[in-house]
Amino acid sequence: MGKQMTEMLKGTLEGIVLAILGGQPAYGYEITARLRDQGFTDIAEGTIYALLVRIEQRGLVDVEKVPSEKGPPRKVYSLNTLGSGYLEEFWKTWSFLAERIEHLHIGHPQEQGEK
Amino acid sequence: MGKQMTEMLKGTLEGIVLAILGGQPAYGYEITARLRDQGFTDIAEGTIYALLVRIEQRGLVDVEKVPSEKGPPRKVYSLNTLGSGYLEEFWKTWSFLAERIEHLHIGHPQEQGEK
DNA sequence: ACCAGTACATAGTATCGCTGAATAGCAGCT
DNA sequence: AGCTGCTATTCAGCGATACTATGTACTGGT
Repeated sequence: MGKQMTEMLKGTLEGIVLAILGGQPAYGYEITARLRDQGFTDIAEGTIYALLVRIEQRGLVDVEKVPSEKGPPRKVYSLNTLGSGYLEEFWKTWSFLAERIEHLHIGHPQEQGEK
Repeated sequence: MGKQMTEMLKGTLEGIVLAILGGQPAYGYEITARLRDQGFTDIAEGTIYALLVRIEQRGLVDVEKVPSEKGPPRKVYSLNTLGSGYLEEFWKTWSFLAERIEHLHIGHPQEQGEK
């Protein structure tokens, strides 16, 4: 992708990760891999780990260290009550924004240019 | 709104403004007012003006100074060819992201279940 | 003269995601 | 034992964006 995606991910990537953790606990490497599978091929590992540190410091997740058979111990993150509330607000914010943007999209379909 | 919205607007606000300009030319103050009408009550004027300066410097818009009866001359921005292409890419990026996020939303609404 | 409304501009701050590298454990191969 | 590759986490420095707060400039009403 490119710069547009990078900027657009600001604020939403956090929600995406929280939503994934809302489904089931996971650790950083796993989350990165899952995102890649879903098409986010350009998201750097470092980005996810930094994000996980942030949401941990804000108390949105609980952490448990689990030994791995193939490397250093995994830090397994799970969404706690505070995180669930935050995720709920994320969905509200997202819905608000998405609704208005879709409205703009339908309002003036930009299908006139050719590439 | 709050901090979530602030972060989420990064990257999307530019697309929103370009989409508005794609509908018809407009000037900064007007754009700000229209955004407020649409529910974006917390978007500061300074944010819009700074954004307009950026997209002008990138050559995405053409500018025309039009005298106003009630204040300093208006800077009317209109989307040019380059800007249209950029807007088109914005919609692609947005669609990609929105699709995946909606999938996450539908994927695990409130319950966590096994697949 | 004062103030509200219109209209634009900007310096300073905080946050976020990316780049690039370092650190560390384990397995298989030579 | 050393090398390579995969797993797994961490961190410093950078670029881009939106917000805060303020300032400038013009018009009309009181």
